[in-house]
Amino acid sequence: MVEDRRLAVLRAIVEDYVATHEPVGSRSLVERHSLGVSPATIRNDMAALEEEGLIAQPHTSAGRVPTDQGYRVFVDKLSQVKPMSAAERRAIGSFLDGAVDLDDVMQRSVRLLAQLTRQVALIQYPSLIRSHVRHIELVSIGPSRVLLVLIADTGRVEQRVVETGVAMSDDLIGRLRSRLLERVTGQRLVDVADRVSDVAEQFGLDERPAVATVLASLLETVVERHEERVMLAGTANLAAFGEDFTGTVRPVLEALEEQMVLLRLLGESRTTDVLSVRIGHENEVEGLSATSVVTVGYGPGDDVVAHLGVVGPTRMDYPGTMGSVRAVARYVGRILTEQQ
Amino acid sequence: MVEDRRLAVLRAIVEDYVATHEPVGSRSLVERHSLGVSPATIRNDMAALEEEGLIAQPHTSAGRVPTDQGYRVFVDKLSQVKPMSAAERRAIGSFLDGAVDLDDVMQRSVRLLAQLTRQVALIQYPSLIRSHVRHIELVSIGPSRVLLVLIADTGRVEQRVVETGVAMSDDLIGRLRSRLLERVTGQRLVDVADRVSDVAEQFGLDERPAVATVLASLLETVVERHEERVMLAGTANLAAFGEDFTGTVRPVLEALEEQMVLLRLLGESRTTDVLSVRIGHENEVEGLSATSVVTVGYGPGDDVVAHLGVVGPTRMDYPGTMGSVRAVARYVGRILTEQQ
DNA sequence: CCTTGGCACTCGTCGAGCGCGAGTGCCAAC
DNA sequence: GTTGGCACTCGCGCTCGACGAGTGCCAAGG
Repeated sequence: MVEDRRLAVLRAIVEDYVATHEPVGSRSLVERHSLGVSPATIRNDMAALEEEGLIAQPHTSAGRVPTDQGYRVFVDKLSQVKPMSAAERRAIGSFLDGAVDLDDVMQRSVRLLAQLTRQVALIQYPSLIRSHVRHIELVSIGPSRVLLVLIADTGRVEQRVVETGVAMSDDLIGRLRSRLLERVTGQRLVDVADRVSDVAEQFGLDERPAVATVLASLLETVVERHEERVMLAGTANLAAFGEDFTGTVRPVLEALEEQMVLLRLLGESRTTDVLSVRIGHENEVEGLSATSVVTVGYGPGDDVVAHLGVVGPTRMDYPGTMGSVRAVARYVGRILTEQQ
Repeated sequence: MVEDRRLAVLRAIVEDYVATHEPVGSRSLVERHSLGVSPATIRNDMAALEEEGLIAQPHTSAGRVPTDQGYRVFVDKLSQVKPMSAAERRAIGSFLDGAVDLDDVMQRSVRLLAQLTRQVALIQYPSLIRSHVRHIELVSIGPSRVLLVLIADTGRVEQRVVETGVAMSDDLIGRLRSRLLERVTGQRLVDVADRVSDVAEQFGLDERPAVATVLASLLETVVERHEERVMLAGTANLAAFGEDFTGTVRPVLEALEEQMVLLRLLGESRTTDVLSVRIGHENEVEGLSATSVVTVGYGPGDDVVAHLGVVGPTRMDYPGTMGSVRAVARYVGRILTEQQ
């Protein structure tokens, strides 16, 4: 089929361009790939592909370069995720198994991913909102100051100092503590608000203001900005593609400094193992229109508690990158399962 | 004095070069500064300055550029820290006063500093080792798991889950907790090791293994890698000097990804308000030989509990940068004082 | 209808050659 | 110690032309 060969040509163009970073011409294409036809035929195909908007020429009489759409077709129809070799998987495992706590797991994972892909890696901390309460603790640390500690089943620990305004007796703190424990232990964080909504009523009128303050802080801890944390690694790898999109590095760095942007990048998927690939302009984030973002959800079992991924140039090795992202996500998910 | 004029020439060269980023010649020098002598005289002075190694020419028949040594002399003898204007100080104050907790203070400060200087800013979290214990807490969160929480007077909170191996009764935890509180509250972190060294002996033989495990974890928390945290902002500003030292951005980014390197950069000074300026090759860190690092200690009152600073190109505005660094350090110190 | 070899054409890259001008060093005069 | 003059250096930017990779089109062949 003619149509089939055209797609084969597109695949060859993407592969060559990713490998060489140079526009690829019809001659070199037939030389490097066994397409079984002459350069002239390829040229016709190329003209058709250009017509369809899948490839473009930087300038007349130069080879062709894939467009964002071209990469899109490549990723969707022409490539498959490249699985890691056994050796690579062993390396990942042994590297991540040494982690001692959640911070350590996150840090090691994101660095590993940056190293594997030679791109900028992102990892989101397990989202509080999607995990369960393992323990909650109230500690008096002053006359009208209480330390609120929340431990999630993902190992994440959040703390917060609450200024209660009025003094709370140790007895009151103790009673509030056991009441909270009884109400929320094992519950999903997202349900905490409902579970504690009537707790204040169960205390004496004089105690309610202080109790309410603590509860408000608890809900804030669950919901607020602290809820989402993102860790970054491999920004040095940006320098490598500086040659390619000179002057574009700055907006990328700027975008990467904004937590909110990073969170948007990491996406919203609820299913593990389904990779999301956003290519070039598909990316809504300003300043990242020359980059592609590959992300995936991770978590214990099939639950998605957070996301991780990489940001790289649109001309990246998609199969390899996707393989690395998926492999790391699976390992992190496994570690979270074990810790549970 | 001839010697005086030479230094004036050096100052003028540094100022012009910092402003224009172009080698400065004798003619433009007399035009832009009122030195009261002719270009020829300046040329003689320049020859002398070059002899001394304070300036250099990129190539024959180009203007002069300050050397690292030249900047050194400029910083030491020819410039003074530029104080912030009243408006700037107000802006700093209002920007930092909105912070709700230590993380917030750190994040706001480092971003502010990056913005003020248009360089890469660093801030070290208040060092545990130099602060005092406000409170310590033990919380049972499972049969043989204890959560250890340490609150420093700087507002910093460290937590750690301890696997005790054997079960600890609530009673035992309570006794250990009060014993620890009594021993270390208000003490300097650095003295904690001494203060708790004999605590284990005060428990029954059967309780000692668990107690020892908890104590070991406590000491580890005080001493270990978690002790030092550094936050970074403004890496996007690196792109701006990419034009100047192309190809040098990568090693800089690499250096900035290493916590250990950052800590070394931030230095060891024990006195607040004394700015440290390391210029170009004075920097021992590999990859940062084209950058200058301006740091200062900060803390409540005159105590130094940590450091902050910036990394930028050697041709930076030293007086301005030093002013910004010092101003931010003072504000952060004040905030810490208030929180105490 | 698809494929192919041929061919004219486009256009970016590279290197050589050249003039300009900023800037220097030196020197003789003050 | 300072100054003006002057010859000299040398990087930068420009033009020009040769080169070559790559294209589009066309007519011939399967």
